[in-house]
Amino acid sequence: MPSKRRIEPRRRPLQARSQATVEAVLQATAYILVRDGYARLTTNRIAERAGVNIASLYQFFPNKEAIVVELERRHGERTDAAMMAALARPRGPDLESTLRALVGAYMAAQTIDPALQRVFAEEVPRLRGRRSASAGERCAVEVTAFLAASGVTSPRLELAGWMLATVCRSVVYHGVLERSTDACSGALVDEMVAMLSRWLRAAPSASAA
Amino acid sequence: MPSKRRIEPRRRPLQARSQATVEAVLQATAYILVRDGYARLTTNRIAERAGVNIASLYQFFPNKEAIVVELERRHGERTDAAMMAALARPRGPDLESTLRALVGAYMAAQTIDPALQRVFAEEVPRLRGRRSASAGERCAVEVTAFLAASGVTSPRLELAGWMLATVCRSVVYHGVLERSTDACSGALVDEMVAMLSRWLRAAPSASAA
DNA sequence: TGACGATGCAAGTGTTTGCTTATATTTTTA
DNA sequence: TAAAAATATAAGCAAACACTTGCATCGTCA
Repeated sequence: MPSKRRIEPRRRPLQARSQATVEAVLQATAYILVRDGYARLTTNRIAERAGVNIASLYQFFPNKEAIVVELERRHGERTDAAMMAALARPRGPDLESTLRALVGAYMAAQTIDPALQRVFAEEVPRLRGRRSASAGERCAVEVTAFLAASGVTSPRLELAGWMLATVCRSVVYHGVLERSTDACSGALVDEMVAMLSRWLRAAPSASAA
Repeated sequence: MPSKRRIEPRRRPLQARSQATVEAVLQATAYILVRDGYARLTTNRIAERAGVNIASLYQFFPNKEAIVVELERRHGERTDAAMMAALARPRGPDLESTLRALVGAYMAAQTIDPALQRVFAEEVPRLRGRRSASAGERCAVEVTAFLAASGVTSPRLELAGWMLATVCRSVVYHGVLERSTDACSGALVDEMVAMLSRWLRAAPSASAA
């Protein structure tokens, strides 16, 4: 039963020919995932769409799962880079500027390929256990540290940090897919920053009432 | 190819015997979904786990999809009822009480069967197009109306309403699964209410800066 | 009680799918 | 340039899968 063990390629593409094959396979996989969903993704269809023979595909990927894992890895690389770039831009030292940079970073990452992102988030079963900590989670930790350093203290600071990351990720994710107008116009980011800064301005956890 | 068309049972369970069969099938489906995930859900395994013959299963469900749809329908009924009950409890007329009731309603719904809820949200492919509008979305609309009636006005009121619903759903959903301690202690609800009420207290959309 | 519809079941069927084998062709290397 | 390594491909295998057939048994009601 445990036939799906390895993820490493059984052969590394050395020549340009085989590199083109690998690229074609990954591109075809993304195409089918976005258009038809994970349930309709088969290795035979991938090979057909990519214009390569099914056996060639299995020269470079040990099994179907490995193809999706590699595609997800590359997608993660791109979104991480987008987040880092957005966070690296110069900005003011105040809370609101920091929050705007944070939300903007999530937005930049989410805007790269929303359709593919949606497939990974909603359809593709969890592969290889949980996914590695993404840039989003890492920078939420950073922002929590920033909050603490800003004099914002609370017994629930850690919970507030988790909520901050969750709200950013969820709202931006759904916003790009369901409220594209607001996402493009900047209204979504503005409203997010307004909400988060009002929440965190005083202290993140004076609690209710 | 379009073999998966009907959802209605091909025969209605009339005797107690067959009703027990249907219940066993649904219960087994939930069990397998939670334990092994949608990818490992097969009709043969359902029948085996339910202790009924595979042909008996197909007497009352036209196909595999119909079983999952029915299970999801029942789960939706339960969560909707939990939300409605939570919202029907008497409460103060102010914004914070309203928000607390709203967040509490999402929490009540999410607490019913978080594991099954997670499977439906993350693993089960979208069945029969989009899901019917849940109680969550309906009551977010209500709350938006409440905001408007409370004198809170904004050109972005509709966006704020969408954000309100999205934040509630996402944070409660992930919170129950990943922060069960905070969810049980009430800290999660408190922090949510603090965030939302500070955001909405003045006006939902003075925007940032 | 007996006839008939409702239900249960053993044993399949045809198809899809992930993946392999055996062989041919191209590119690199010595 | 010839051997060796890398890459491509046609054809197909075994397993898993959703679903069916044909018949036996049970429950109900005349």
